[in-house]
Amino acid sequence: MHDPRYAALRALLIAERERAGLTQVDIAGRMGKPQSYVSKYERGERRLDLVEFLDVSKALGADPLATVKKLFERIA
Amino acid sequence: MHDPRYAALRALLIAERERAGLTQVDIAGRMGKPQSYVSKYERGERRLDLVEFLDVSKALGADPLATVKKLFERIA
DNA sequence: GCGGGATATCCCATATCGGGTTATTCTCGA
DNA sequence: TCGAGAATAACCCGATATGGGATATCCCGC
Repeated sequence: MHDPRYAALRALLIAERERAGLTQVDIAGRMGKPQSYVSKYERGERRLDLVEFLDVSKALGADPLATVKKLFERIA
Repeated sequence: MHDPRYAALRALLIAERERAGLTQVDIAGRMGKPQSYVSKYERGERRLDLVEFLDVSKALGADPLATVKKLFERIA
């Protein structure tokens, strides 16, 4: 988890949320999760598996595949 | 974890490995992990986050993005 | 400063992980 | 059909991570 690639992933998720003009509470609400859930994965206190990542991307209003592509281009 | 999408993910990873003609021991070796690691994620006893998925895809000799695309087409 | 909204922290019972070891199951040649 | 190996599953169990409600902080505009 101290693998620098996780930092890139978090940065991307945070950037996507801000670009969408949404708060952690907004995203949490859309996913039926507490705000601490969003806070945690954005700060790397918790990981997201592939399925969760898909759900988060959707909640962010982003294109999941395009988001993954962006990430892989940065860390692959 | 009883979300059916996880089953689709596992099926895909197993199919990719078999298509590549590799064993769990082969993949585990390439990743510097024990065979039980591969056995676990293939049976859903353990989840893979995005970074781990990337590493697994590479070990499988598959194109990570293409693999994600295939998965999202099936479960998104 | 003050009121709120936004985000970070806490707590802690429960669930998951790591990985070496062992048990099962599968494959196939003789 | 039998047995040797290969391949995969299951086990153990201490170490870590997770869930989420509650609370504390931080950050602004006014």
